[in-house]
Amino acid sequence: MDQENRIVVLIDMDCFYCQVEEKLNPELRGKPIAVVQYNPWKGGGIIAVNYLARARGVNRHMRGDDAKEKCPEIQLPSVPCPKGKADISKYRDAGIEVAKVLQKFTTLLERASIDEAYLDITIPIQKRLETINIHTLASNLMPNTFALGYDSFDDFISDVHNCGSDSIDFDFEHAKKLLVGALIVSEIRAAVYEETGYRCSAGIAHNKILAKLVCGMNKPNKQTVLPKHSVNMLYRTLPVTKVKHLGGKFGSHVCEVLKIKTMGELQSFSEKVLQTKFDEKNGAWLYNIARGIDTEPVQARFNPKSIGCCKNFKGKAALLDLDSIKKWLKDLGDEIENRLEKDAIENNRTPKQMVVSFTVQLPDGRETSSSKSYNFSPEDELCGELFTNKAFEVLIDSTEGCKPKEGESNRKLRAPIKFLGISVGKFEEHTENKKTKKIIDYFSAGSSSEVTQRTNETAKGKEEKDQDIKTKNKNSVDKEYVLQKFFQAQVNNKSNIPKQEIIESSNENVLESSLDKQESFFVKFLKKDQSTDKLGGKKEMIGECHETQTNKINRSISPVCNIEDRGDDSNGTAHSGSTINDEINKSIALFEDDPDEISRVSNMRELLKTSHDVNIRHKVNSSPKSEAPSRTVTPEVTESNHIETVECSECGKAVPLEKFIEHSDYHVALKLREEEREEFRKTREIIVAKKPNVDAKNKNPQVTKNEAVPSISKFFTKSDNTVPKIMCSECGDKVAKEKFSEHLDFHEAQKLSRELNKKQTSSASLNNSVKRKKVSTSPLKSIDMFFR
DNA sequence: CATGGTCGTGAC
DNA sequence: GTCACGAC
Repeated sequence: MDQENRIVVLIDMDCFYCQVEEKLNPELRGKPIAVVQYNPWKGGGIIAVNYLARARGVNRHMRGDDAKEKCPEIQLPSVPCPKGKADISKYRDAGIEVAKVLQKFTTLLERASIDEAYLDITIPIQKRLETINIHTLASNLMPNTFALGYDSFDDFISDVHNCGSDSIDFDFEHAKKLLVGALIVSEIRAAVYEETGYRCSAGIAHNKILAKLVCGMNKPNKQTVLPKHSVNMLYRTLPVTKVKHLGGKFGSHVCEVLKIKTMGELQSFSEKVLQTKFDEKNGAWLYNIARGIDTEPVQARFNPKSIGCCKNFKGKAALLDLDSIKKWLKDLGDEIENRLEKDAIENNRTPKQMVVSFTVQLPDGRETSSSKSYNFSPEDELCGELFTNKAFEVLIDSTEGCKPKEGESNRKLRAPIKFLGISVGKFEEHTENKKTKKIIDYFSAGSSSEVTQRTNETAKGKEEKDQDIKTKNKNSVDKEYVLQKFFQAQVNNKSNIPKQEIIESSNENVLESSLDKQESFFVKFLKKDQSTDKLGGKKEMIGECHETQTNKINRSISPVCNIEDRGDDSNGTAHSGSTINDEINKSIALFEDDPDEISRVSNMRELLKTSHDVNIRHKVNSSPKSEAPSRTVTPEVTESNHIETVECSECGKAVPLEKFIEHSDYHVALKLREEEREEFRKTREIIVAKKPNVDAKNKNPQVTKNEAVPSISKFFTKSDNTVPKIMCSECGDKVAKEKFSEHLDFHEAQKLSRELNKKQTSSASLNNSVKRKKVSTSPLKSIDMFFR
């Protein structure tokens, strides 16, 4: 792919943490707010500020108290801080929710942070260009869109329609793609808002650096296009330090050495000079980026490569005794463990390495950081005290000089620890033979032979596992599979049902999710006409549904997608009459959050509510993808231009056809869960007893009763913030009161799933007791060994 | 004491 | 494998 002719997008959520808080707590909407963490000292550190608060002069470098001073009516929701350490999982989950929407538009998506993602939409644009006439494109299809170097986006569209006759530098082919890109991005942002309720801004350019750069020039809830020929105009006044990678020491160094301030000035240095003054690589990079050239590809990565947590211990809070170190390593390790359990369920992977980092304050006052890695051995159980113990061991090993003296005061370190961190990485996917493949083998035994082929498995392990399968009763295998699938559906659909087919989804190289694998297995199973008691029953259920209700198939009308109207908050009039340079300078000023801009945002939500609808084109399902797995089990349905739903005989709910198998699994899972609950009653009591706060549960005596099968919609619809909520002591989420017992059920089921997952992923023999025995099989010293 | 907790990357 | 750096 020609790196210079890509269309790269950066999607950046507007003051994301604030939006998350506003979504969770409607009371906050329309008010100035800032999210703080660790509020005890000076009202806490501000880590996000919404635009109403920015308009009042609140910024991220203030403490909560300063913000109150500037803006007395400001609301300051704070990051949950259980056990003394900030927990940002709320926002992490929200970020995933958003990224899942983005992923529907292109698989070439790179999550850059909790609230940012790069998308390469070159291919989707190319496809769209084949089906549309660009002369039909007008700015009303792309509200809140700006083109750098143009007073209004209409002017840019005119240039495209007129082949840019007024500019020699005009790259017509590229501009066409930018225009279509702007259309697609506005559809993407509309989908994000529709499905999550979150607003975002976007930058659209031909590489990542520039997309990132221009994304910040019009915010919030706006998108900015950068035509190639506007790069020089932009650079003429753009401070070097605004460019990604140049915002730190290196950028300052460059400015100092070259005695320059702007990107334009950087253009006057030859590549050789730059390579001499800096190094070869950096010099070349500077030379190119000064000309708007950046070849770094958008990498297809959804999941983080590492999972870590850390904490500072500033000043007097520095850790001095081994007990406190042990405590904090345990807390950090526990959090890692929890996040890893979730990660294993969602992403089917396990880390192979742990890194323990810390900084100590030397006697001379300086601080030094160190980190040590440990590679997990296959015997290590990634739970409980493994992290704590291993991290402690590693840390003690690395602080030899700080070890306690033999004899007296042996619980004190010589040097205070100012920072502690544990992170895990080098993930490996769980091999299929551990779960899915085993089950496939089991159910398809005697037919297709290639599935039994295993390449990377020891003979011993294979025998052991085959033995497991044979000795296990079928029910339990079914349960594990269905439950697992159920949870995956829970995770994938947590708070959004796709209400529409997404236009031009460029999923020709769809990443294979584990859910997909399982579905394909399931279809395979159904096709085989095999009847075991449980799954056979399920098959009948589906068949019955189709037979008796085919005539009830609904065809939903094409839904319309609400896009923000270009009201007073839009481009056009606000900047009309300004020169191009004024426009650019104004844009640059927006990096500092222009208050004039912000003040117009105050009524944004209200205005958006009343905005008019804009039709979004829908995917015409004529692609080769029409033979999706679900299609093969529903041959009676032939038309495919619309979203088809069937009414489930179990719950009476209209379910999108493509989701129906998943939906059926859900019913089976519900039933199985009832059985599991009985089977694991004892275990659950142990687990629940461990939890400190059971107040919320006591308010709901109905925890273990689940007579009526709930509608699928209760699990999958967005949470409605207007209903009364209860704070769940398990996860800290606020849950609608009427759904609370279901929610608790979910936790119980999730625990069971985790146990099952552990049984499968650990090499230990299967044990019918769920009780997790934390007998470390590795030659790992207990922490206590370090004390006398 | 005072953005802090997370991430990714590249040099060595 | 460690470390500093950059960014959010």
